[in-house]
This record gives sequence, C-alpha cells and structure tokens, in this order.
Amino acid sequence: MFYICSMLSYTEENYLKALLKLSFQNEDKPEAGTNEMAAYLGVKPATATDMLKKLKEKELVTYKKYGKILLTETGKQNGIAILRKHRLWETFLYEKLDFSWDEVHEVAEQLEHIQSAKLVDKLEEFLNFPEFDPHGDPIPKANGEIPSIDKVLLSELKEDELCKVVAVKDTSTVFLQYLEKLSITIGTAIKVLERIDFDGSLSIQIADEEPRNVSMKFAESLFVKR
Amino acid sequence: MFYICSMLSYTEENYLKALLKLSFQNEDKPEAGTNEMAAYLGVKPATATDMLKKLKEKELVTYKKYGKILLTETGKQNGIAILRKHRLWETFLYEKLDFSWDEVHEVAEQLEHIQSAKLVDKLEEFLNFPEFDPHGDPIPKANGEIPSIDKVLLSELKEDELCKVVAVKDTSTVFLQYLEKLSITIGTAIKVLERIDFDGSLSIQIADEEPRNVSMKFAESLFVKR
DNA sequence: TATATTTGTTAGACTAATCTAACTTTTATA
DNA sequence: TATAAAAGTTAGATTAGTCTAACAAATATA
Ligand SMILES: [Mn+2]
Ligand SMILES: [Mn+2]
Ligand SMILES: [Mn+2]
Ligand SMILES: [Mn+2]
Repeated sequence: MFYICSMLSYTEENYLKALLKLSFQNEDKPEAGTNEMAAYLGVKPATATDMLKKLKEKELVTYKKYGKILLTETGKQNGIAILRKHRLWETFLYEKLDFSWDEVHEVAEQLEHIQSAKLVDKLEEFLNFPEFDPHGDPIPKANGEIPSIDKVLLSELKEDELCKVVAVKDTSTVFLQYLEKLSITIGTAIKVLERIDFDGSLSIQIADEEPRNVSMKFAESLFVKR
Repeated sequence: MFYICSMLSYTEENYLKALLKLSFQNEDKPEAGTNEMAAYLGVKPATATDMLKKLKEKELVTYKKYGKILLTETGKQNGIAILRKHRLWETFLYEKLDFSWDEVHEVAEQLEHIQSAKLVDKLEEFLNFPEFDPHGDPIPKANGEIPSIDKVLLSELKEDELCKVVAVKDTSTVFLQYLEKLSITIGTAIKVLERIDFDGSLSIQIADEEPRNVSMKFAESLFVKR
C-alpha cells in the first residue's frame, strides 16, 4: 500500500539510513543537523547540504535553511526498508556463511542496496524470520515494524545482579573482536561482582570464568537483560 | 598470485563481462567491435569508445583507433571473476530461495558487483561447489578455470536421436517461460521424431509426452547432450 | 575505382556526487 | 549585548558515465 520508492540511488539510500539511525540515537528529538549527518556518512557538510535539497525535493525529509532535518513518514519507511535488508543480510552471512560478527557489516553495507522485493522476503523466509541480527539489533518486519526488546546497559546494573548479553551498542571491529576474546557473545551470562566507584569500572564474572575487570567504556557499550 | 583488481567500478565490471561474453560468442576470433559492445550493453557507441579508452589505460583491453577490441589476460580474468559471481548468485537464488530460472538473472546482475572475496568463496562452499548455473552455464572456478561440457544444439540432431537438455543458449524470459510451459528444464529427455525440411522445424517427444512440433529458432536455442 | 554504407571517433553538453574556499546565520560566551 | 565560535550554505570546480550531433575511417558495392 505505501511508501517504498524504488527509484532511490545507492547514495540517497545511505543518507536515509543514516538519518534513521541518527533519529534512534537522539531519542528525545529525532532530528539531525547537517554536520552531524555529514560526519556520520564521512562526507563534507557542503555535500550533505546538497543532498538534503534533493531529499527535500523528493519529500523524504522536511527541513529549511539552517534548520534541523527530520525524516518524513515516506523517508522513514524507506530508511527502515534499507535497515531491514542490512540486518537480514548480516544474519545470512553470520548464520549461513560462517562470517564472524565483526565481518558482516562491511559486506551488508553493499548488499543492502540490492533491489528486489522478492529477494528480501525470500531471504527472510530462508533465515526463518529472525528477530535480531548478529549484533542483537532488531530486524524490521516487512510492514516496517521494528521488534523491541527490554535492554539496559551493563553499566546500569548493581552489584550482584545477574544478566544476559542481548546486544552490542558499539559495533566497531575492535570492540567485537575484544568481546570474542573474552568469550562474550549474544546470550552469554554475566554477573556483576563489584562496582568500582573510582573509575566506573566493573568487576564481572563471564559465564563460569574467573572474575575480571572491565572499564566503564566497556560497560557502556554492551546491552544486557536482567 | 594475480590479475584480479578490486578497484573497478560497477560500470567497468559490466564492460569487462560483456567483452568476455562477446568473446565466447565470436568463437573463432574473440574480438569485439565498438558498436557490438555498445549494443550488448545498451549504451551508445560514443559511450563505449570513451570507456574503451579508460579500459585501455588500465591495461584491461588492447585496441587501437578503429580497430577491434581484445581483452588482455588481466581483463579476461577480471571478467571471469564477475561471471563466476553472477552464476554462483543465480544458483543461490534458484536453489535456496526458490526463484525461477527466468527471475535469477536480473538480480544476479546486481549481486555480481558485491566486493568480498570471502563472500564468493563461502557462497560457493555453501552451494556445494556447483559446476553449472540454473541455465546450464558453467560456473568458473576460483582459479579462473571454466568447466566445459559436451553439448550440441538440438537443431543438430538427426531423426530418432535421443538426448538430454544440458543448457539454454537463449536466456530471455520469454524463452525460459516457454520452456517451463513445455515442462522442459535442465535434464529433461528429448527424442527427435522428425525433421521437417521445409522450415527446419522438428517434431520432438519431451519425456513421455505427446509429440509436438518446435521451430528451428527453438531448436537453435537449446543445448543438449546426445 | 568511385561511391555509398557501415563503423567508429570527437566535441560539447548534462547529471549525480563529491570537494574546497568563501560566505552567512545561529548559538554560545565573555 | 557584543563578539567569537560553531553550524550551515553557496559558488565554482572535478570526475564518472552518459547522451546527441557532427565528423572520419574502413568496408562493401555498383
Ligand atoms: Mn550502504
Ligand atoms: Mn548489525
Ligand atoms: Mn551487472
Ligand atoms: Mn545464467
């Protein structure tokens, strides 16, 4: 019934997805600024301004000169469609082709632009309608709905609390590989043994292993469920 | 050890693949002309000339003004790499995602440009090292080798000869859908009952069905093995 | 061989996406 | 509130890929 334009360029799709992700990040106000957007995409602000005019022309964003950027409903739905493809492809690479969770993103970044409605839906079916991608992020449904899940940052837990890892907030290769080194993956049980007030670091027990200390930055990069 | 550049644009890749396919078509001399190439790619000759200069600059083709075009070894290997990806993806879509053989080409045309050596090799493994794509065309190996197979056109058979379909020469949707209607697919047994000299058409028996007449054009579009 | 046809090239223009450098508006701060 | 800093825009240039129209070379044909 709606929304999804297929006449978007590779580049326009990247801008829409970026704006969508920025809107998740700025929870309170789902707006973005030109510089913020440019930085996120690795282009110069001048470039972003130009693209903005084009997206506005196509009624995918609302904005006026020197103002904030907001996705229209159409823009949002198109962004969600890209995100859906991205996360389904990541899941495919991880589940079926033995990619590790720090390798999937780069390739999915390309695959998300393949145009074929049938492909996406068949892929989803082939993967058995997964709800979450390898990083624990929710995979939007064909109708645009995004499953949600209870989650808090590891850093919010109190001493003696038990939890399970449900997602990573930071998906950088360096963090993901570090997690792998610590044998932490989605589903791993963690117990908070002690909170060190001095620097915000935590002493935790990962599964049945020896206690170890992790930094505040670390604890703020991992989502868990109590 | 060799050959595969990764710094080729989507467009350059399409030109290399086109030149490779034209070189198969013109078996005797694997050369192509500017107009031929332009027609194949659906661009104007002027456009093809420009691209040719660029490909020559990169030493992917040899050619001089008003002369014929020939892929260099590097150009050929790069073309083969694209063809390999194309046919592996077609096989994936057909085998794993239930696409029909007239639907796979269009999507593979996009997927063939995804850059990731690991992806191609893992995909091949996931598909169990297939030798042929859904149209019966050989899938190049990682080392660039292209499996070959004995095949003749259905039109070359004599009366009373028996054969099996091994590949389609024409991969157009209209032809593939017609084959489907006739219950002909790769592996189907066919017996030539009669050759009609008048117009080159054939009376054939498909599997155990009633005899039927097919045109010369049809018989020249289907590869079979005696 | 002279001419016509086919084949291929050049020149000039356009669009999408990008950049740098200069400028303007908004916001923060002294 | 005046000024400095940050945020955002504009102008002009570049590159890749495409086109049309005019031209040139090669080939076919009368
Ligand atoms: Mn992308
Ligand atoms: Mn992800
Ligand atoms: Mn292609
Ligand atoms: Mn094929």
